[in-house]
Amino acid sequence: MAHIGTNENAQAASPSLPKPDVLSPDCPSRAILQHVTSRWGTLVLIVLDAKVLRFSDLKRRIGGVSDRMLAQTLQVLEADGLILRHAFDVVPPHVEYRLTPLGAEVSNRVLSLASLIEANLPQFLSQRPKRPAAAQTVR
Amino acid sequence: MAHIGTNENAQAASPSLPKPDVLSPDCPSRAILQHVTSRWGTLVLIVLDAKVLRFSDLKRRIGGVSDRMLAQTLQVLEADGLILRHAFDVVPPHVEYRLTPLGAEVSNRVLSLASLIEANLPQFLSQRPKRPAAAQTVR
DNA sequence: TGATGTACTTCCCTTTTTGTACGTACTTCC
DNA sequence: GGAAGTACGTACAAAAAGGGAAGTACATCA
Repeated sequence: MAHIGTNENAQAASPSLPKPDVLSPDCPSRAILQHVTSRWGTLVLIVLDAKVLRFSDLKRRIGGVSDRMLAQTLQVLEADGLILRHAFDVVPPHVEYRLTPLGAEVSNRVLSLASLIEANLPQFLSQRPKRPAAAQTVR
Repeated sequence: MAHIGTNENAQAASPSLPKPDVLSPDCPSRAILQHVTSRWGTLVLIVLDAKVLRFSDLKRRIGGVSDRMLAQTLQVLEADGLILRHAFDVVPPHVEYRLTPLGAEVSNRVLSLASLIEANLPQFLSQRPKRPAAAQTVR
C-alpha cells in the first residue's frame, strides 16, 4: 500500500527535500507522529472529532487527564496545526477547541484505530494470560 | 462515523460486559491502544507490515531503537496477540517476527496514519513557528 | 457573604520510560 | 586466532512524563 519503508533510515545528501520517513530518527514526521500518538494526544483527537469543546468539556470526557497534561497536550497539537483554539475575551474564561481540516483527517485515522481495538477487545483479552509478558523493569 | 464517545467515562453497573471505551481510564482497550501507539510499538507495526523479519532486521530498519526497547516492545505486542514470534532452536539464535491477522489490521490503520502525516509534512512544518509552543517543563 | 466555575500556569516531587554497557553461547568469516 | 553476528536479559542511571496543589480574576448563584 503506502511506500513508507522506502529509504532505509537514510538521511543522505538530497538536493531539495529529504522525503519524509518516520523510520529515520531525525525526520520531523516522527515527532508529529509522536505528538499524535502520545498518551493524551490520541484521546484529545478522538474526543474532538467534529465537535467544538471547551477545556472543561474535554477534561470531563477524557477520563483521567490532569489539568496540566490536558493543557500541555492541547498546546502541542495546536502548534502542529491540528486543532484550533478560540479564546473569548470574557471574564470567566471561555475557550473553545476544534479540529482543523488536517486535524480532522488525522482524527479519523486515530478513531478508526481505536474503534478497531475496541471492537476486538475480547479477542485481545482472551489470549492475554499466555506468558507473564516479561515484567518490565521489576521493582 | 464510529460510536466511540458514547458512554461518558462511565463504568457503571453493567450486567455482562462494560462495553469497551478508550475514554474511560480503566478500560483495557485504553491499555492496548497505548501499546499500539507507544513510541516504538507504532514503528514496529509499520515495519512489520506484511513481512517476516528477524530481530536484527527490525533494529536496522527502525532508526534509533535500542536492543532493550525493541525486545520489550516486541514482547508487549506479542502478549497482545498482534505479532507472532517464531524461534528456531539453532546455535546462533534465529527468531522471526510477523503480524497476526489482527496485527495486520492494526498495522494498516497505523500505517495510514503515518502516511497521512508524512504526506502533509510540509503543511505541518509551515505553521510551526507560530508561537514558541510553550516550552514544556522548562529546565 | 461565601462557595463555585472557568482556563490555565507554575512549582515540586514521584513514577515511568529509555538508554548504555555488559554478558551469553556458539558459529562463521578473514 | 580474533572479530563479528545473533537475540536477547539484566543492572544502573539519566531523562522524561506525569500528578497534585495552589494561585489568578471575576462573575454568578444561593
